[in-house]
Amino acid sequence: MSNRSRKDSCAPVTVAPEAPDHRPVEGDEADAELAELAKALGHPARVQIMRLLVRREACICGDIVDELPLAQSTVSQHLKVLKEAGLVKGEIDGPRVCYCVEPRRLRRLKALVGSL
Amino acid sequence: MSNRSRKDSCAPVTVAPEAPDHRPVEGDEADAELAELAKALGHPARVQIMRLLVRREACICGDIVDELPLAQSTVSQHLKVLKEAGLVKGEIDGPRVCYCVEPRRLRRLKALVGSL
DNA sequence: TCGCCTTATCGTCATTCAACGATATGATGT
DNA sequence: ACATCATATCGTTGAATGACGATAAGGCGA
Repeated sequence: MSNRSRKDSCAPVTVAPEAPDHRPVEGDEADAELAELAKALGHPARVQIMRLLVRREACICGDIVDELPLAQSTVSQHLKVLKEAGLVKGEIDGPRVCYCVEPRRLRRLKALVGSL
Repeated sequence: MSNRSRKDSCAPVTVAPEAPDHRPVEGDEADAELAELAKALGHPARVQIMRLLVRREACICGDIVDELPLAQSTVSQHLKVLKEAGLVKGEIDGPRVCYCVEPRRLRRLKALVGSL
């Protein structure tokens, strides 16, 4: 029950191998997936958030709000978009929420972009 | 002056080395650039167009319209978006227009996504 | 020159997006 | 139980997007 929670749960420091993605990188399905992911990244604020989460090994939570020149509600909206795209995951950690990158999904994005 | 133009001008079959991009893949500038590129890709039709152009070694023009279930004007709009993002280039080839991928820019996109 | 073919642009409409402040929700510590 | 802090959601507004048909623009061949 330590109060310095945050971390532990999220953002594995030593990344597990995680089974490789066998889904195709071409075809209508893949096109739609790439479009969805790209759209989620298609805003500077969301790119910044992704970088923030990638940079800090541990997943920060609302510190994101402090880093961006946007209202808290706006940041929350952007986080929602990223979450819905599966690029980010939020774990409730006491009174706050700890966000971290979903490495699987990020790899998928890279694979799809790489297939172009 | 052969009439089977299309190709020749566009889409070099043997890709020139092209000087590598020295611009940073991080920072506000890069974030904005990634967001811009991602946004351009953020629609299934545009992903399809990109694939089409990548797949065919030569750059096709209005055949794109035939490949997509969209009105000609809509496809033209999507091409405009891709063109404005620099992902695609259009060369006038007689009465038609030959589109092809801008490899430099596509590489840039890959580099930016890869930096995440 | 005239008409044809190809592509871009215009005008319109419905939808989505981005931003904000205000407010609800939910967990903590007192 | 309460006040508090952190986050999500709501409601609104203006701007951007996506789609289409109609129309303009530009080059070619007859």
